[in-house]
Order: sequence, then structure tokens, then C-alpha cells
Amino acid sequence: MVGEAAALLATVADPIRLGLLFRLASEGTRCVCDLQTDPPIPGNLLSYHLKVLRDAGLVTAERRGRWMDYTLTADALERLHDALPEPPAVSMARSA
Amino acid sequence: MVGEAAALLATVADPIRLGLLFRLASEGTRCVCDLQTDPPIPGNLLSYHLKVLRDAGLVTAERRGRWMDYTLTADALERLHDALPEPPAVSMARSA
DNA sequence: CTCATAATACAAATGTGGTCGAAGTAACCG
DNA sequence: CGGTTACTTCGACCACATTTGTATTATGAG
Repeated sequence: MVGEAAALLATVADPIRLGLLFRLASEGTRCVCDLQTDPPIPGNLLSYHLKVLRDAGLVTAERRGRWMDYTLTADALERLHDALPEPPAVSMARSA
Repeated sequence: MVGEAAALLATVADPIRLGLLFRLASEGTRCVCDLQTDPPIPGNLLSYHLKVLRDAGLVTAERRGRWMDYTLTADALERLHDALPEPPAVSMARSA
């Protein structure tokens, strides 16, 4: 259904959350403290956005001592790309 | 920049607009009247959402007589997918 | 010219999500 | 135990996007 796809996209249609997604995608598992943004934001705000990503099933959280480690779920990126219409059929020109 | 990517995603993170995008992607150029949604919405609302897509540069409009034809821009889908982190490297298993 | 159709534009009402402030939980340290 | 760090939850506010209703433009038909 289109509504679910739109809801999933809405989850990442936010500068902070999309930034978190990029960080987790490129750096792998990270604790909350490592995920602070460049112009830093209040901790509770960071926590809120991570919760939105968790509720959407895009990331998982696991406690490690005093810290919480966040990780992208295996199908997160696939689900996001599948929420958009047909990719433009990459013509093997990735680095050009 | 992440902010622009998030803004682009926000443009399509709406059931109506995402639906329009899918229709235009699969059916090609269509006039507004052909783009009516399944549970129909007021015409001005449809027009509003098309304008949002226009302002984002995802579609273009051209008048044909009494009708306005809407078309996806050439780079629309590419820009959308590029706004998300690295695709999961499709391993040529599309139909499996 | 007058009327009907297709679509856009504008203004006001509505609703939802992001942000802030403060309090709460959980783990570690002394 | 009390204190500190790391993070989450709750409640309220505010800005902004969507929706609605009405008016307007543009084209074509009779």
C-alpha cells in the first residue's frame, strides 16, 4: 500500500533522522553519544529521533553497560528504496 | 547536504503525492483529470499536491487545450534514490 | 457572447510533528 | 548508600503543512 510507503519515507524525511541513518549506514553500530550531530542538539531530542527510527523498524537498540548501541536493521535500506518508484536502472556508470 | 535530501524526501513522504509519483512513473504523461485518486479528493487539493511536486522539480506541467499534462522529470527518481543511503547492492536477484 | 469544463490561487481552519523543559530509569563508581 | 553519567519518557507549546471553501483564470463548445 502506498500509505505505508509514505509513512516509512516520512520517518526519514527529517534532517536529523536522515543524518543518523547515513551515519549508521557508513559507520555501523554506534552508541548514542557517538551519534551526536555537528551542531549538537539536546540529548532528549536525539533520543526522540532515535525512537522514531526504532518504531519504524529501521534501527535496533541494545544496551551495553551505560550505553545504548544503535544499529541499522538488515532490511532498512532495502525497504526505503522499495518505497520509491522503480530505480532508474543504473547503467553500470557508478563512478563516472 | 543532508537537509536538502530530507526536504526532497519530505516532498514524497505523503500518500497522495507518492501515489501520484507511482502513477506518473508507470503510466507516463497524464493530465490532472487522469490522476484522480481512488477515494477521490477535491480537485483543488489534487492541484495543490501537484504544485508541491512541481516546486520540488520532480514533475513538469504543460498545457494541452483545457488540460494540463504532468510528466516526471528525467532525474526525478534518480534524485530520490540518491537522497537515501547506499542501496543494498542488488545481487541480480530481482524476481527471486 | 454565454456557458461549461479544467485547473489554479488565495484565505481561513485544522491537525500533526518537532522542540523544549523537567523528571525518570538504568548502570557504574566511590 | 549517594552521586554521576548515559539515555529515555512525559507534558506542553508552537510552527508549519495539509485540508477546506471560495473565487479566479484559461480554454473550448454552442
